[in-house]
Amino acid sequence: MPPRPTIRPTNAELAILAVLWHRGPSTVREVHEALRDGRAESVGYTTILKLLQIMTEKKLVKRDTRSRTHVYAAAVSEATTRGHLLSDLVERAFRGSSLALVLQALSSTRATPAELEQIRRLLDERKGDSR
Amino acid sequence: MPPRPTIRPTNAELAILAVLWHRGPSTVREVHEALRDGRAESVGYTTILKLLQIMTEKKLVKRDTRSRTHVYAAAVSEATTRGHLLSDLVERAFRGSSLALVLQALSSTRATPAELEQIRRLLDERKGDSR
DNA sequence: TGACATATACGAAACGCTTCGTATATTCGG
DNA sequence: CCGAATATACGAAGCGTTTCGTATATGTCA
Repeated sequence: MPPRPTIRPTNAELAILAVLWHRGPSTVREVHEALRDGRAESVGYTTILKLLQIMTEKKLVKRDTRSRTHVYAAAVSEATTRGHLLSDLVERAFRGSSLALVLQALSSTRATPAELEQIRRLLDERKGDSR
Repeated sequence: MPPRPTIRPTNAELAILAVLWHRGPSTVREVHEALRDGRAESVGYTTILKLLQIMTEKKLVKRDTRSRTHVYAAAVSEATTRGHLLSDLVERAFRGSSLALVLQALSSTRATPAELEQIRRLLDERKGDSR
C-alpha cells in the first residue's frame, strides 16, 4: 500500500485525538463534553463537529454513520502520531539528531529516580542491539 | 524581570534562527544565501527580510542598524528554544509526561552504542538529584 | 401531530504564517 | 554626476487552521 504522508495533526486535532484515544469511539457530543471538562474556555459544539468532518477527510479519524448520531474513532494510533511529531521536531529543531533531543529532554526534565531507572532499563535492552 | 512568553518560533523562523545560531550575526543577504545553499526550492530575498523584521518585533532576533546593511543576531539561544519546543510538544502530545517523550524517542531512534553510553552517563549524573 | 431538542452540513469570518511585488532610499562604479 | 545595484519598508495575496452562525433533517414526547 502507498505509504501515507506524515501524520502531523494540528493543535485542535490533537486535542480531539487525545479524547478518542482515551475514551475510544465517541460522538461529537461526547468529545465536546470531554474537552469542556476542566477547561474554563471551550469551543462550541459545531466547532468540534466541523473539525471531526475535516479530520475524516484527512483520514485522521473514521466515521460510523450507521446511526443518525455519527460515531468517530481515531484512525491513527497514539504511538505512531507521537513518533511522527517527534521526528518532525527532530528535523526542524534538532538538525536531525534524535540523540540531541533526548539529551535536551533529559536535562530539562524533572524525572524521578524511578523514571530514570525505567530509562536505564530501556537502555539496557537496547544495548548491543545497535542496528 | 517579567518572564517572556514561551518561545515557539514557526518553521520559517526556525530555519532562519538555525542560520544565525550557526553563522553568528548575519545580514539578510547572508541568511538568504545560507538558506539557498543545498535546497532546490528557496524563497525570495524580501521574504527573508520580511521575516527578520517580524522576528525583530517578536524579539526573536536583535537588529543592529548602525550601517545601512542591517545585521541580525539571534536573541534567543538554541538550547532555550529547543527546551520550549520540547515542553510544548510534551504538553500537546505526551500529556505532560516528558518521560513518555524520552521513551518514545529512544524506542524509535537508531542510536549507536556510543550514543547510548552518553545517555547513560547523563543518567548517572542525575542519579539522586531528583528534585 | 406539532413543537422542541438534537443531529449534520455548509459557508464564511478571523487569524497567523508565508510569500512576494513594488516603492523608496542609499551606495557605488564609471 | 548618473545609472545600476542593493538596501529597507510596506501592503497585500494565498493558504491552512480555527471558530461559529445558520440552514436543514431527524427524532421525541406530550
